[in-house]
Amino acid sequence: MSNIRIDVKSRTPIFEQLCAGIREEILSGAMAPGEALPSVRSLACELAINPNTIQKAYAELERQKLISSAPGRGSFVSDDIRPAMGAFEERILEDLRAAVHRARLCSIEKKKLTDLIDKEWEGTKQ
Amino acid sequence: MSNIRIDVKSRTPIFEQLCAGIREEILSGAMAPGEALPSVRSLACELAINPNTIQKAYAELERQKLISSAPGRGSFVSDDIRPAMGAFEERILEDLRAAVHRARLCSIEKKKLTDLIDKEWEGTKQ
DNA sequence: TAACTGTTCTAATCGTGTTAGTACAGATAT
DNA sequence: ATATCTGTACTAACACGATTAGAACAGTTA
Repeated sequence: MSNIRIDVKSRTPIFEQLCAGIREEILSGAMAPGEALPSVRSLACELAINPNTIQKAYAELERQKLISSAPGRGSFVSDDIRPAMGAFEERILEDLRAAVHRARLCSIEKKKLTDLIDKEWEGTKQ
Repeated sequence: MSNIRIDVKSRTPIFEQLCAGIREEILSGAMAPGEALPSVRSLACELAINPNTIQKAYAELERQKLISSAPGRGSFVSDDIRPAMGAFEERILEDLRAAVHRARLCSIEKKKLTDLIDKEWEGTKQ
């Protein structure tokens, strides 16, 4: 959980970096369903970021049904993250759409795209 | 050239939308190498945007070697756009990398990725 | 009760994209 | 030469959103 890297100088807002980082932890299984997230205040202290920014990220993750929060209890990874998974696959489709669109502009062959995926896939095998 | 759509309410800056639009015109061949771009002032008038914003976009495109500008003469599509092409292919690779990375998080099969590319490719055939 | 939790709110600050206006220098047609 | 176009540079002001700061409220738990 605490291996999330925040770049305060980045153009992407801190709360979005937080969302992406935590989302990755959850989807990758590094955080199990039901597991407790650090409290808003403690994570804010750990990352040297304002609690409001953490709160904003948590609220967004809750909207995406990746976590659930309750006053007094804390925030926890959702028991069922499949709905969030589905939305995430949509993001992947958008990535591929963008790549195909750009490839058409450069008149790149389709085979080159699938070859690149092959190569990237092998290169990231654990 | 003038079929570039600018969304002033978008989160992405206007000058980036301009860059993307003009880049697309050039890479797709809609604008030929050597062809003149509209002047900073005329395009600003046509799109109802401040000339400084157009200038910022042109400066960025020149940095990417997609166009070249000279005071008094105007701005023109570069004679040789292959260097810019190369950089653009890098962007495609990044898109695919992101997709592969996200797919791994969801434990999506590689075949599903290539299938999606197949489908998207067919769907965008002119 | 005390100490934790999330949540909400306002005000101030800061960065950056955008606008507005002006000015300068090079090119070109008249 | 003059007029008019071109790109370029600069400052000041404005707008918007992200972030911070601080306070307050409500629910949970030991």
